Amino acid sequence: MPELPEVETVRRTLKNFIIGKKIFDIQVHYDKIVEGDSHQFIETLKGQTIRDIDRVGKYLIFILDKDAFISHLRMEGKYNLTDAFKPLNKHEHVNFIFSDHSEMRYQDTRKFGRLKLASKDSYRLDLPLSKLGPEPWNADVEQIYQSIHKSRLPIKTLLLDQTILAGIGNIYANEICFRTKINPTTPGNRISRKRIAELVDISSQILSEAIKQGGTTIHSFDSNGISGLFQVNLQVHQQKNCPACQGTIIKKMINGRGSYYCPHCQKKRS
DNA sequence: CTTTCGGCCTGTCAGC
DNA sequence: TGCTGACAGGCCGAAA
Repeated sequence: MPELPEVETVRRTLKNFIIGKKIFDIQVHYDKIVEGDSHQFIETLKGQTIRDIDRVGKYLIFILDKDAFISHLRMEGKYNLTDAFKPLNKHEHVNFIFSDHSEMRYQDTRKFGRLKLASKDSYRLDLPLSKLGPEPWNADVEQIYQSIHKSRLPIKTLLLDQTILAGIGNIYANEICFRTKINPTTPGNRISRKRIAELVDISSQILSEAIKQGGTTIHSFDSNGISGLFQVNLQVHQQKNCPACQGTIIKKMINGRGSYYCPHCQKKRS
């Protein structure tokens, strides 16, 4: 699934194609993708024109004339842009039909993603966006330190906590720990202010570099029009040898998520 | 309160 | 070859 840089790439790509398009109709083929009443979702949005697309953390927000809707891609959600002649594939669950006969289809193999109506005026203040922490480049280090230093959870798990910092997913959490040479299992309460400052800084750097490159692709993700453009430079995630010391990279489950690190370069001491 | 765990879904891959 | 179980970029809610 997309993490912040991939969602940002989708946002930018989508904007080029659908701003100004009017929703003629919406077909929902798998009800649970839409939170709340899908009929109401359809009727509310029908006839409105897409004016903008915003992003907060890993959420996309489509802004229309009067309303907005939030989209979370979770693990495998993506948007396909197509014309009406192309038959629906089995994983395209929600089809936005525009008045110019082009279509934007929400595809999601695992059906984890969600669409939800939102208030155009207050979506940032409403759930679920209201509980997100800052994105790394907006973060106040002292505040992040306060959240992290009172927890005994592994730092890698804390990096995945969207209420502390928004936008980091499993891949980037691994990469951030590697770049800061922090062992991902280190409890939050054993990390100094200085190290937290480094973590926040490296997080900003890695995410913004990835945005520049157009996101990271591992297997199923591609955003229309620019698929295949990206070359990933993952240093530890799903890697075999450490690029720094050539030692073997360890894979270990940390709170249920696959975690990769170099035991030599990422010592417990920090 | 904090933390862990199972559920949500389908596909793929390793191992038997 | 076919089957089974583990795992995959995430999040939520129930239970501990």
